[in-house]
Amino acid sequence: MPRRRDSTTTKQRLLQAVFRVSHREGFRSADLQAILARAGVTKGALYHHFRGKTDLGYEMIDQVLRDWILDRWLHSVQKASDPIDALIELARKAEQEVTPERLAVGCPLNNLSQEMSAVDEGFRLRLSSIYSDWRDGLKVLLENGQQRGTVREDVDALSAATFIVASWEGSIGLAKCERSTDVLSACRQGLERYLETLRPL
Amino acid sequence: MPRRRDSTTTKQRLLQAVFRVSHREGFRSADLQAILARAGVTKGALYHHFRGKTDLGYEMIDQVLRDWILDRWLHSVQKASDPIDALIELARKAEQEVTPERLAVGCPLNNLSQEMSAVDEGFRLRLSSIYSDWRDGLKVLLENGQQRGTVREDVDALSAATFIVASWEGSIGLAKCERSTDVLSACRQGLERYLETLRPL
DNA sequence: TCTATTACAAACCAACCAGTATGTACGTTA
DNA sequence: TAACGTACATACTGGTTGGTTTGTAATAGA
Repeated sequence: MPRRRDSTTTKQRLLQAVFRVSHREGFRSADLQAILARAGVTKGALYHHFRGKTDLGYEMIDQVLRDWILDRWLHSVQKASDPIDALIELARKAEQEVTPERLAVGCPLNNLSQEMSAVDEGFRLRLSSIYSDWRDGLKVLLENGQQRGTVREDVDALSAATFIVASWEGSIGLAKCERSTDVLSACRQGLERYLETLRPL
Repeated sequence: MPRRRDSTTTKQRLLQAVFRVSHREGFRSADLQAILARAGVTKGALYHHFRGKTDLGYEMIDQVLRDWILDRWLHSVQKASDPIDALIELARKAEQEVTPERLAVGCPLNNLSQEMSAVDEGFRLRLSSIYSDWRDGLKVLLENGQQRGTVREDVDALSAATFIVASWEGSIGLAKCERSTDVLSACRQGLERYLETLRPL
């Protein structure tokens, strides 16, 4: 039975709100008023639980964005026996499920990185940590494939993982600006072509 | 002989200033005071030549950013007989010439796209136009290669060009956040691996 | 049940910032 | 050289925004 005042859910509401608003508007342009309205709480509640807007952003990255990314783009393929098949399948599903809305707002990790990483070291370190874990997870995935014979032995797993992440994010970013599913499709095909080069002969 | 008051150079100074400041800070966070200080002019001069900050941003894209991108990443390879060799060479040079400073600020086109394209249609259209011209230029380059036999006949030139642009920007963006030349190097290797698949057998 | 502490609510504030209004010096032209 | 238009310079303003302060209701512990 939820209490009328529950600090846990209040914090969660605020974290979800700052995630959604800054996904659209960017973090610095995300108005506190809009975040509070979305969360359905007042400024007093925010400053009770967080030091300020920046602190709210930090915790959002660690507690919301991180899972949003890794659940979507890593955990869903992490137990696949053939990494290449799994990644191709993931990319196809992602392309099919994209809506005009999602296309226009892009990837929250990429958005935040481009906006904040040159301007606030706290943001950069937290975002970089997500990228690192993502890349590292893909690296392990590819290494498992190498052991099982589904990935070529002579490829550097971390290097390949890095390129996959980079081109993935670049694709979403380009499709966002061009607002075109054709661009997204072309990029997915390009990624597939690359992934095929990682298969054993 | 430069006149003491030269509207042309004043406009150019303002356009260069907003380009540089917003390259670091982002456009919306770029303080007009900082732009004016960098340009060495006052607010009166700005509002004499431009309707406002947004208008200044628009003209900057069309008159500064466009050339900055296309000169760097398209025109320098446009007359190559072997597009694949040329692109590989370009990527290697770009990697060698990168400084910590440049790494940290990233690509001005990518930065602006991620920041503005979901929030201001005027920006999005202008930025999208640059991407289109870039992609289209690479498409023509690849088609020329196909005619000369340096690029496979069965690849879709526009699709390949799109993936090249996307992964290029994604690489710079990822390296920016991770602040790592190793990431940049890994991405360049990945792009080379992809480009090699475009060669005839 | 009394009390202390947590969890908010709401009014307030100071700083910032794009944009404007007004004033002035320069330069061109007749 | 007089006069008029262009090219600025400077002081000001209105709105927005992150942050603070003060007050109050709910909850937990003794």
